[in-house]
Amino acid sequence: MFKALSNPHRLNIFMRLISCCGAGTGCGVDPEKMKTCVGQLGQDLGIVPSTVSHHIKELKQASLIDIERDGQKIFCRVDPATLKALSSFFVELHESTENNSG
Amino acid sequence: MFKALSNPHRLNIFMRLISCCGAGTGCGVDPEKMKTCVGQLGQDLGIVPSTVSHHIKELKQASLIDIERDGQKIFCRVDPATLKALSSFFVELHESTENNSG
DNA sequence: GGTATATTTCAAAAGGTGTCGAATAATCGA
DNA sequence: TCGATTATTCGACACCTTTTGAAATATACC
Repeated sequence: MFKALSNPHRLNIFMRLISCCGAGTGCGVDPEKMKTCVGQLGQDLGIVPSTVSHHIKELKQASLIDIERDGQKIFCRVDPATLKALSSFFVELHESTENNSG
Repeated sequence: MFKALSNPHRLNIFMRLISCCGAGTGCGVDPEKMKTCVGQLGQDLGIVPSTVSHHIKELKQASLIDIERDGQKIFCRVDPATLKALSSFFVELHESTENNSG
């Protein structure tokens, strides 16, 4: 997961997916604002579709996002379970050190 | 930060520092258990000191750890502020998606 | 079936990363 | 000061990543 988030473009994609649609909710939630996903992400980031596709695959392999086809387009969404796991992971790490210091 | 944690050895070092000593507390907290830090880490991980040194530097540059010399040895410790920031980051991300989904 | 749109796969170039060994620096004890 | 211990810097090499364009695949519409 950290490896997947270590790339600026991928982190950008991840953050964008979080702000444009809730976890577990497809990116097409608001068709007016964000119609495409892979294609639109590429335009926003200034990289060609093949590169976006590669990054999407990496994020998917890390379970950070899910993808789903709807017609010609591929819609991406944040994987809520993974985000929750990441949150818990750092919260527990933080709490475990709070107990020791001081 | 994610880049720093994306390497298995560095993540290992980070986790080890968290479990062997609290955030903000030097690794020498329990001298019986963990006397050295850079050297011992290298033995545990099966990599030579120069490689450990390289990883330590990366973690330090990412503000994930602090280092401090005590005599011949370099003691490492988790940076509590950064850990807290990471924790908050994911908690907020998680909460922001909770509001939208469902 | 044919064409247009959206995305993926593939091969290749460019640059970055992880690793080590040898050399160097810092510290301690005698 | 000398030698031992500990850690860092440097140079080199192998491997991995990022990126792209071209070709291939999937879908929609006619």
